[in-house]
Amino acid sequence: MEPSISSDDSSSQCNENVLDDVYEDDSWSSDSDNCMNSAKQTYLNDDNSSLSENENSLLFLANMGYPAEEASIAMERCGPEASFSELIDFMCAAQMAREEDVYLPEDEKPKLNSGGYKRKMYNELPVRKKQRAITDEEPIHLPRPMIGFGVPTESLPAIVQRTLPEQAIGPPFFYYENVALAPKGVWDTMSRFLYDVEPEFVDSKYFCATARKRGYIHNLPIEDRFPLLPLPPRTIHEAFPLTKKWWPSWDTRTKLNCLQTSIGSARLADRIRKAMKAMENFDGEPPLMVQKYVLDECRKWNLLWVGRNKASPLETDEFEMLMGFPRNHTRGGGISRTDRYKSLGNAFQVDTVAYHLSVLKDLYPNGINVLSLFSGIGGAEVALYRLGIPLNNVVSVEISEVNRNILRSWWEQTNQKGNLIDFNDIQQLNGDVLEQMIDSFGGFDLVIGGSPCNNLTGSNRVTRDGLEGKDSSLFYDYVRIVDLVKSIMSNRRV
DNA sequence: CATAAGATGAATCACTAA
DNA sequence: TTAGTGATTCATCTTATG
Repeated sequence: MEPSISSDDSSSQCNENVLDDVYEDDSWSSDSDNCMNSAKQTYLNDDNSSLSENENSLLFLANMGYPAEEASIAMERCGPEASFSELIDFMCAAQMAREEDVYLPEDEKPKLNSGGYKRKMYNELPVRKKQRAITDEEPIHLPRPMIGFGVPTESLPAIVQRTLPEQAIGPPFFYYENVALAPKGVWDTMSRFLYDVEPEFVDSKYFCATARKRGYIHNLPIEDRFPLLPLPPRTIHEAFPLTKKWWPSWDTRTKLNCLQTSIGSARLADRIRKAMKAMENFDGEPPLMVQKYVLDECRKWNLLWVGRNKASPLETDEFEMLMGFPRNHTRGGGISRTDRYKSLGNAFQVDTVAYHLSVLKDLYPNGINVLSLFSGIGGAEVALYRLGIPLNNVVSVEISEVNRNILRSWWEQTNQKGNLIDFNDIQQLNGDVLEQMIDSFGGFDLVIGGSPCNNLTGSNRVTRDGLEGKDSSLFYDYVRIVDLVKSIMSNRRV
């Protein structure tokens, strides 16, 4: 069935040609680089000439759903040199002031009789801390080893205590997650918007057999954490014992790299098999050049040795296992195989998150109410459930229908006694809706979620636009909602 | 139309030698 | 202090296939 016409396969009998195939990519790279650069240059020039900075900012704010009038005021107040995050800062503060005003007792409200009121309110806004006044604060750096405030498998915790900024202290508890290796300044901005809490950077390789470098901003206690049991396999060989038989001695990997949203191609696996087979003629190990090529590809695509000379990408159920989800968690409900990889690649590593959330168990013996934003396939819910923390009310926001179905299905499978309410659009969660839900079951104990990383992660070649990117800017909705829940609950608590 | 496969680099950091 | 090397990375788009 395999056609022998294909130019890159036809001559693989001889060793030199195998290597030619293997390295054929290199000869093109400089050419395509030039194309990319000139194209990008043209695009940028066009962009700058057609739209002014102000118009760009206005467009951006409008796309985020802010009224044009408020955006104009923000730009006027922040000045023409204001960055996006400064503008957003201002808009958030304006919204906070508005919401707090709404929840003031009627007799304490200022009169809304004149147009002057609104302007005055903006002038009195407490603008959140300025966008770094050039090197006044050192930028956030990633810890090495990346164990955050401690992991169960390392003997000594990095930090045993911390003091949270006053503004950050709950209720509610909040827990925010995103990729650790974001563009410069992104974590500084996110930390600033989340009450200046220092992010906790953790690599999930200390919890399971695959790396996953993530940052978490949360106001949870960090004393007396405990891991989920049983501890998951923490090396490739423990997780995949059958691969040991085929594992080359020169493949020194003990951990897999980060699971992403797609897997290696079958053709790549076949190229590796042919290269390996051709090398069998040599005594002992293949040449170093071949070893390096094969090992580089294995690392890049997270391949396992599943047979003689046979390297293969991970299966969907292996994704589930490594990420800490129950077997077949994403199976059924009409989801395609491609989408299972995508959903799993975007999920929490359950053991890691559960370790952080474990401190809630003693605090809420009667269960908790959770506001779960960007829920995906329900990593937070699974973590809390496996910790044995009853889920009384879970309000989940998830845009993908198949993901909502997966969470709903898990909810039914596990015979949950509580209520699961789901939304598909985070914009639906406004002050009124949140107020109504908080009144109905007495507030949220935990607001948890990881906003879209696709504009932040290095694996995005096309739209790595940073925190202001089309999807990753939904971070500001996470902030908006935590702010809202905080202010509503503090007013209810009086 | 839905699904799957294949092709598509750069940003960032740690590290090292000059 | 600086320039170079090596390693890693919750993706997007087009095309083929049925």
